[in-house]
This record gives sequence, structure tokens and C-alpha cells, in this order.
Amino acid sequence: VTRSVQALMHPRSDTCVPAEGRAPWPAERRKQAQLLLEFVRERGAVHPREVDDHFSHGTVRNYWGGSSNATTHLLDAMLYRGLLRVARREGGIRIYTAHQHGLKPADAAARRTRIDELVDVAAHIYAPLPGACLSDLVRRLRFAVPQWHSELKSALERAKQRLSHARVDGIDWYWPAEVNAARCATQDTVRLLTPFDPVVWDRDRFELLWGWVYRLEAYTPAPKRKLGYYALPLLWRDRVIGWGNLSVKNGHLQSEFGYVESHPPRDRAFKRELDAELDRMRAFLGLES
DNA sequence: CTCAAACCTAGCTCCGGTGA
DNA sequence: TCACCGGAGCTAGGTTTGAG
Repeated sequence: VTRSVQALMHPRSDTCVPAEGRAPWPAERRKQAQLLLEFVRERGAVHPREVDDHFSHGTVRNYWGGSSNATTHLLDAMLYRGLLRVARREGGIRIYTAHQHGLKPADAAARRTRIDELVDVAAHIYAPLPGACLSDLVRRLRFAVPQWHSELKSALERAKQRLSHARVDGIDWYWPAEVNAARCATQDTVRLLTPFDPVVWDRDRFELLWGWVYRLEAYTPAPKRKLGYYALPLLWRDRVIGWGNLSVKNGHLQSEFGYVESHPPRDRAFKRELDAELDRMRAFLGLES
């Protein structure tokens, strides 16, 4: 998230990450965090390995019942609580620095404004939203603002009043008032979307709009997969018409596609635009074409 | 050089409890 | 009966690092 959106969610209350339950930290953990924070302040920016070398926190039982590095857990918990932030990454690994968030909202009205701003951020990303999806999104904000968990119900009611609204075939749809869908022209473009792109994130809406079932199957045992390990939804103009599985072998991009109508569009423009999208992918991955 | 561990990432589904 | 709520249980693979 951007710094301004991050600021909307802080300062967070004295709670653990959601997976750890909502109890406050025990004294021992508080002490550990305090020592770690002093260490990070002293060093400026730290790599998790550097921290573990210094403290040797050992292992803890993780959310899944397995064993995890305790230092990693603690860093993550402190990041969530707002004591640290990720300054950058080195080879994907988070490099942490100390952080101090701003003051909490002065009164109830200011707090409601904050929450409404957060809801609007989500609405802008995911609109147009079926009612169930809007409820779900607002409810998910309990992870973003656990300190205001009890206020989310009323925030949903305000959102339903504030957002533009239409009822189509028995489903209520919501979107930000300032967005004018009529002015968004369909583009002659092929896009391979990620499984979590806002266009496809709400799987129920996906089915409503395009009439087929899309699932990410990375977590599905291989023999049970229907679309492929990491199928990317294939957007052509304003329709998601199929999916693609991409991989890199010996420095070359491999691609396999599936189509809901079992064959690609006969349209000549489609082939041209699909090639253009694959070229963009090669460029993004730094591959030779 | 190989291998294992650590770390990272953006999920899905089921089920029982609650309340209208 | 149904929507909502929240927790439990399970899961794939890529990259980097460092020990041996």
C-alpha cells in the first residue's frame, strides 16, 4: 500500500496479528519487541538474518501448526503493529526500519472519516461491487483496522448511502459516484491478468459477468487441476474469454492457452494483440524475444 | 558443486454458531 | 431458512543463502 493509505490504518491498537488472536502481548514478548526495536534503531535498516544472528530467538509454533523462525514472526508482528516498516527488499527479503505512526483521530467524527476514506480506497479499486462483495470488503477491513473493528458495521451502512447504486437482475451494485463508466471506452487489447487482479478478484462477480468459473489452482493437487498451476485470466476487449499458463524455460517464454469456447476468437486482431501482450510479458521479465 | 533451510507470495473450503 | 461471522485445516513453488 502507499504511505498515505498505510497512515489511514494507524496507529493500530495493542493487538497481535489477526492469526495470533486479539489478546495483548504478554510481558515477555513486549520486552523482546522493545529490545528488537532498539536494535533496529541503532542499525538503521536490518535484514531478518542479521536480527536472528544477534538475538537467536529460536522457533515458534506457527499458524499452520508447523515450526517457524521466531525472529521472522516477531518482525512481522511488529510490522503489523506499526513499530516497523519495510524500507526496501533485497532479493525479495524485507529490510526493516523503525517507524513511528501519527496520532490517532481526535474524536469519533474524525475516526469515522478515516474509516470512510479506507472504504473508498477499496471501492475505487474493486468497483463496480455487488452488495455481497461490498459487505465482504468492508468486513475485511477488520484486519486493516482491528482497533475500529466494532465500527465497520456502521461504515458499511454509510458506504451504501454514499456510493452510487443500481439494482440489476436482483443484484445491488455499488461504485464511487465520481466514476463514469459510460466514459470508459473498451480497448482493443489483450491482457493477461493476475489471479488477484481487481477485475477478477471477486469470483462471484466474475461468474456473473462472464459465465464461467475461474480458480487459482496453485493450491490444488496437480491431478485435480482444470486450468493449470497458475492460470492467468485472459482479457480480450471487455470479456474474459479464457486463461493462459506461462513459464520460462531456458530463457524463453512458454505459453499455453485455454478458451471457454474451446477455440480462440477467429478475429485477426486477437492474434495480433495476444502476441503484443506476450511481447510485453517478455519485456517485463527481461527475456530476449 | 549439491542440498536443505529460510523466506517470500496475492487462497480455498468447510463448518458450526448466531441472529433476524 | 438464510445471511453473516469467524475459525480451522490444508496447501505450491520460486529464489536466495550458506553449510558441507
